[in-house]
Amino acid sequence: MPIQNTILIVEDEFITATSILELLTEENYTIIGVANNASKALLLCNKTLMPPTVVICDINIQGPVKGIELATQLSKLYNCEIIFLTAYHDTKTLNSAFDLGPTMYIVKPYTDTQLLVAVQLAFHKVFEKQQVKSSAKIILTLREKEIVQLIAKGLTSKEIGRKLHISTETVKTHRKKILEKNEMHNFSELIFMMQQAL
Amino acid sequence: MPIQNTILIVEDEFITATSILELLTEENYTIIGVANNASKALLLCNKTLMPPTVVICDINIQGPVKGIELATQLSKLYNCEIIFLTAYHDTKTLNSAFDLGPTMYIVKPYTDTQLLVAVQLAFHKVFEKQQVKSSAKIILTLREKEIVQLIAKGLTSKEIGRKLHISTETVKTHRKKILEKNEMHNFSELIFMMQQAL
DNA sequence: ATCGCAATACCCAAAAAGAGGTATGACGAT
DNA sequence: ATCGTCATACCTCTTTTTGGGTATTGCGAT
Repeated sequence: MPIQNTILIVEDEFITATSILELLTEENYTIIGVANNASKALLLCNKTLMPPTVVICDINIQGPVKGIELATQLSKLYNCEIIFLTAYHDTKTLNSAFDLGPTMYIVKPYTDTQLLVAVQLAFHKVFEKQQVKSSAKIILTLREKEIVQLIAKGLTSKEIGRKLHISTETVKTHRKKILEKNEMHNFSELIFMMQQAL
Repeated sequence: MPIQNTILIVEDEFITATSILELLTEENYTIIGVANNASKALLLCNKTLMPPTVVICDINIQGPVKGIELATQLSKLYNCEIIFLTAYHDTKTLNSAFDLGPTMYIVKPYTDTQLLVAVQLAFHKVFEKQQVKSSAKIILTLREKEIVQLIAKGLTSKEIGRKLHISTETVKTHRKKILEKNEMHNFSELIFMMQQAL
């Protein structure tokens, strides 16, 4: 799976969330969402199919599930890196977070540069991890994407041909190329892989 | 295909984008992304198999491809409804947008309620266009789940039979029952639907 | 004890997908 | 001007899937 420059922000202080959002959109990152509590964060990730690569997460968010618990869950679900935001040096909390493995912290107040460097580092980490697992990235042209979407709806080549006003044979050629260049055995696998994006 | 409450925001004014994002995440919509230009918007939609149902699009976005052109492309690619945001009444621009067919406008400044009503209306429109029934749950026995998982990995019935130490014919019987009871046409559709229903 | 269902297995036939080609026009980049 | 890619289209052939059956065993609930 290709790494996407996706970031999830979990922060219930609106002003902080806004400033992060502004900084990162300037820098050409894709913000998949801003959540102010854990359940919204999970919901967002679950619904987009575009999983977060980096999560910027306030440790002290409102709601029953706190930052560290949320991060644990997200780490299990996705191949992502967490950057914690914390208001002050709370040794106890920090220690419990270290149990997660190597983690990144930014203590408020922080500078834009500090955050950007942390984000870059986080992406770098995920990228390196990803290199290790030889992951298949699915490459499709626009037309191919269109055809895959119709296949995912259960249409046969004949039906797709009718729908797109092209020959069944052309659809079959597209199918062939799609599987061939992505080294997949069939479309069940391809569609599954496309949505995994682990 | 179930309609999903997915929204794409295309807006390069940061403050506007933020306020829309905040408003809509509060309202339990799934924001598939925030793009500040056309190519990012298309890229975003292209990368996920979860297409936007409603697009909120600023008419005057930066970059070579403007709002209306983007909307035209998105309309062709997806079954979606566009809500245009415009800073003032620009008759010329508005007319060219009307060529797209029935369109929705919101003129800035607008109230939260205005936007929410527009969004609700847009979803309603798409819903009526699609005449979609509520998404059926996919029901599988343990063994059937096991088989679907192997199908999703790209294995054929023969390979699955070997792996599970059962006859190919048995696998075929399972496949038949799975599609039959879930009223799916093939496994591409089933696997796609299973992951939509997460 | 019987009914329903899950899991197993087989038969037959048609439809579709997959795997190997070849080919051509259009379009963009070098 | 040529090269590469995309989208189009057709051919043959094999494998797989899909759809229609029937049937047995075992297990849990009524």
